[in-house]
Amino acid sequence: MIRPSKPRQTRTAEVYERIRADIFAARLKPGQRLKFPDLCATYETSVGVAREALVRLAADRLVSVQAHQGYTVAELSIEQLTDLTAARVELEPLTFRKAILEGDEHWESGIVATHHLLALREQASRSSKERDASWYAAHEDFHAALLAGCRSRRLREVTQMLRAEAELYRHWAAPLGADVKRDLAGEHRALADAALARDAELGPELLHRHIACTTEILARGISEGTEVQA
Amino acid sequence: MIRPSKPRQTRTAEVYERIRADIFAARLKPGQRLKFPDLCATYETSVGVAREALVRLAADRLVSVQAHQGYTVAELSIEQLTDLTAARVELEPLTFRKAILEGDEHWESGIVATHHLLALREQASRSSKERDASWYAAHEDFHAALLAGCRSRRLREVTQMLRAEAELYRHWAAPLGADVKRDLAGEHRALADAALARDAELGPELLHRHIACTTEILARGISEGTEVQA
DNA sequence: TGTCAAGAGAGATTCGAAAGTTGTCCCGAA
DNA sequence: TTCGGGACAACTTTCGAATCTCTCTTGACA
Repeated sequence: MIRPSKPRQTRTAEVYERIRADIFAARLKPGQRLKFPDLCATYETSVGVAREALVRLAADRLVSVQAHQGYTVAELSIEQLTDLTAARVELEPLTFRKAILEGDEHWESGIVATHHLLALREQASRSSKERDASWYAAHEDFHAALLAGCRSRRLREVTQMLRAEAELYRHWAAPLGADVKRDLAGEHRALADAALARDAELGPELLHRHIACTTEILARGISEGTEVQA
Repeated sequence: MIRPSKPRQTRTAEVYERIRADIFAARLKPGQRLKFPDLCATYETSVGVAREALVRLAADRLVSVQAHQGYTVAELSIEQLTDLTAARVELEPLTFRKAILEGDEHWESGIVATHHLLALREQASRSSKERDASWYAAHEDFHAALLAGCRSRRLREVTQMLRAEAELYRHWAAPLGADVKRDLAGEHRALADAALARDAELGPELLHRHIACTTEILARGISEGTEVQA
């Protein structure tokens, strides 16, 4: 081992991951311009690499691009959230339903495991304002585990891609939204129970409501607190 | 107007379009390696531009990439086709159903128009072996028109993305598949009729069968004629 | 005062070569 | 003959400067 660097992945992949993480962690704000001089300085890389990373992020719809005018972090808007939700309330329950029908024991164990972790995080943070990075991670892992049983890789990927996009809204709107009396922990438990009980009717239905309800709260949060911009 | 070139879009976009077209037109074959020296010569561009185009195509899953080993045109396999179909038979009827419920008059007129063109092409080419580029274009336009009524942009885009991927299989397997006695023109007419009749039950059901049937024929074609490789 | 054109500056895009990585082929030893 | 090591060659990845486009400002003219 003469080489101290990791030749496994490329520099582009690393920068892609870092920018992506920075977007989710709100270190890069919605609508913010991503100028190459800045990016190169921040991530210690060259224009070409930064460019390629942004192209990939644009494919994920996490950044938007306009020819000759550069890249910006994706804007948040109620229209976009509504459109995104319209797609998710159809797709995600559908994928979940297939997971319930097709999932194996390994899938079940994944649900049990991730739900356990999520439950712990939920006890730690009573209100949405107390949620930290570990809660978000556990939440995503749990939802990913629910869908993991679906055999069609593409269906999973497409569904996950839309989830990731929605994640942005969750991060930005959660601290704003009025904390309605919602039993989020209960909803998650119900989802896990339905999955383990292989209830292909109830599970998707619960997930549909779960998504729609979350969206409604987020939308309210966004329209109330438009001071999202820094 | 001093400039003879078109500064509207970037060179990357142009190369992306050309490579994409070449893949669909079978000038680039499944599994074929895409080496930068060759690409630069063929498309008269630099490495950076070619690279960026390939990154975008990889996001579309039209080419696959492995770090430090370059890019290749997406491989065709029955497993992939099966997975793709599993996703499409769920997604496409779903989007179609929403289109039927939400589509306006403009949507209807698009269906009538594209179906007319497709019908003309179908008269011209009796068997699948006679289909030319214009048939494929008309076929895609018609199916796109069916889905265009769905209000959720994302649902449309995701569905279209999977369609585009499946398109590759259609191009490669169609000349191979035994031409079973299938009334393709009739199926298309039935789809158009169901859409115009706003039958939200029949339409999606027909589309489901349409996709499943096509896949079955394609799969047979691929497994029979494995001499696809040049 | 309002409109329009030219110029300057900021920044996006493109290029071609340098640097790094992978796979291959050849040679020697067991 | 087979296996392991090492150098070569081809290619991918990365870089930073050169080129080009857009936007904003300035100033002239109606």
